[in-house]
Amino acid sequence: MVTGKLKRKPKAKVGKGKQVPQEPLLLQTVRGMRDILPEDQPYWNQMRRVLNRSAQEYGFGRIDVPVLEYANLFNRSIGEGTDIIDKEMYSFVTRGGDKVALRPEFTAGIARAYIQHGMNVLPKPIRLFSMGTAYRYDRPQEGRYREFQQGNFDIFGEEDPILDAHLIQLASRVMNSLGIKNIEFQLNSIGCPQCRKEYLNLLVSYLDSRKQKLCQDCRRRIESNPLRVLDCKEDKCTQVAASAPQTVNHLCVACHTHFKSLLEYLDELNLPYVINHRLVRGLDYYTRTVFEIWLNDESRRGFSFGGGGRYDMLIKSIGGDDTPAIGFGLGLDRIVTEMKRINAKLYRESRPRVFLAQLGDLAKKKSLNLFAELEKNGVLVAESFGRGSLKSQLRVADKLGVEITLIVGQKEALDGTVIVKNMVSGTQETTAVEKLVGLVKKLLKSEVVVLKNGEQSLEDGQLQQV
RNA sequence: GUGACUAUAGUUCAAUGGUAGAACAUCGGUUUGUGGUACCGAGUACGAGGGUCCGAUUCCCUCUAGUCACCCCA
Repeated sequence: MVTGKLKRKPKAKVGKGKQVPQEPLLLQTVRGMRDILPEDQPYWNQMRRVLNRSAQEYGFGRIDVPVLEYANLFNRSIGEGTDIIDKEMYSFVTRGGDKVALRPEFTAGIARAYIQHGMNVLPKPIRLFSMGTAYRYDRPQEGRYREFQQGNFDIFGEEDPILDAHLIQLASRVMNSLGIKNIEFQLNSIGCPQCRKEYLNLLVSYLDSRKQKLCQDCRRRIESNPLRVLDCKEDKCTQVAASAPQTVNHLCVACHTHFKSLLEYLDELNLPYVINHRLVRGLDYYTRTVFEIWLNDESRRGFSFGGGGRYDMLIKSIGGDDTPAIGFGLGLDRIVTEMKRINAKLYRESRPRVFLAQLGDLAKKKSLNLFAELEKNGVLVAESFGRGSLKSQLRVADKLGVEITLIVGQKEALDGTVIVKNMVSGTQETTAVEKLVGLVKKLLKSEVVVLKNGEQSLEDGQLQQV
C-alpha cells in the first residue's frame, strides 16, 4: 500500500573513479514509523518504570497480548462504522488465508484473553496492565504515528463507580509521577445504549431544526458525527451548541446515578476534572463513563495524553459472560514528548566513571582481561580499544566525563602494573594489577574524586536533572 | 481520506539558472607514552523520478517523506 523510496548509494568508487551501482537501499522509515534513538531512551525507561510501579501498587497484573489478532475481533468490539475500523486498520490476509489485523488498540485483545483463559473464575475485580505498540493507518503528524506505544489499564468484573474513580486516580498518579502535573480530566457519561440512542435522536432533531444557522462542516456533521457540532469553533455554531441538549440530562436513572456517584468520588479525591458534554469517544464499545486526560494549557487545548471509559457490554458482545469493565490507554509517545518539553526529572542512568586506555600490542591483549576483571567487580568501564594513541584515548575519556583513567602501556604490561590517573586533579599513581580493583573502588568513593562540573557524585537511582 | 506549507552534510542553517558554504558534531594532526582550551587539516549533502533549458540544487510536474489544519484519536 505504501511504496518505499529507493535511494541509490552509488558512491562506491573502484579504481579510477568508476562508480559501481549498488543494490538499491531503503534508507527511510516507512511512513508513520520512527526510530527511538539511544538519547531518548532514558525518558522511555523512566516512563516504563513509573508505569510498572504504579500498576503494581494498584494491583494490576501484567499481561501481554499479541500484536496480531483476527480482524473480526476488532470489527466486532470497536465497531464497524468507526474511523478506526473503516479507515485506519492495518488488516491483511495471511498466506494461510486468515483475515488478521495489527491491533489498533489494546482493549479488544485483552478482553479476548480474559474470556479465552477463563479469568472470570478469578476473584473480581480483575486488573490487567499492558504496554506495547499499536497501529493505525492515519495521517501522521507530531504526536500521531502509525506505530505508537500505548500503556493500558483495564478492570474487569465490577460495575461500581468507585472503580471508575479509582482508575482515574491511577491515571492521575501516573501522570504526576512522570512529572506532568498540568493536566485535567475531561469527563462525560454517554449512558447505556438505550439512553444514548434517545439522546442522539433529540440532538439530531434539535440540530436539524437549526441547520440554517450552522456552518458547512456542521451541516455535514449532523449526519456523520452530530456530537462534533457541539465542539465547532465557528461563532454561529457555538451559539447553537450553547442551548443544545446535553447527554447528562438525558441519562436513564441507573446511568444518572452511576455518573453522579462517580462525581462524588472524584470530588472526594480532589482531582481536577471538567465535565465535557461533547466528549464522545471513537469506539463503539464505550458505555456510561468516558474520560480523557488533557493538557491544561489554553494554547494547546484538547491535546490528549490518553483516555478511556467503561465498556460494560463488550465482554458479552464478543462471547463472554456479562461482565462490566472499565479501562484506559495512555499515549506513551505523547507523554515522552511532553516530558522532554517540560524537562522532566529523570533517574540517572548508570554510566562509567572509569576509562581504560591501552598502549602497545601487549597492553592491548591484557586490556580485555582487565576490563572483564573490573566489570565483574561491579565497576563500569568505558574504553576505546580501537584507538592507537594515548592522546586520543584520553580525549575520549575526558568527553565521557570519567573520573579515573587507567593506563596500561608496554612497560606496565610487562611489570603487571597499571597507572591510575585522577582526571580531576590530573595526578596519577602506579599500582599492581592485583590491587587495582580495590584501589579503584576506594577512589570512586573518596572525596578526592569529584565530578568535574562541580556536582556531587550521585549514586545510581538518585534524581538528577538531565 | 481532503487542503496548505516544507525537503540542502550526522544536526541547525546559508547561497546560487553554470553542480554548493558555515556552525556544531565526527575523525586526524600540532614530533616520538598523557585529556579539557587554542590552532591546522579531512570526510560527508542539494529526498526520488520526469520535464523546460545550451545548462537546474535553483523554474514546472509527479512521487515520497515531514509539519500544520480538517478528520480522528494515543
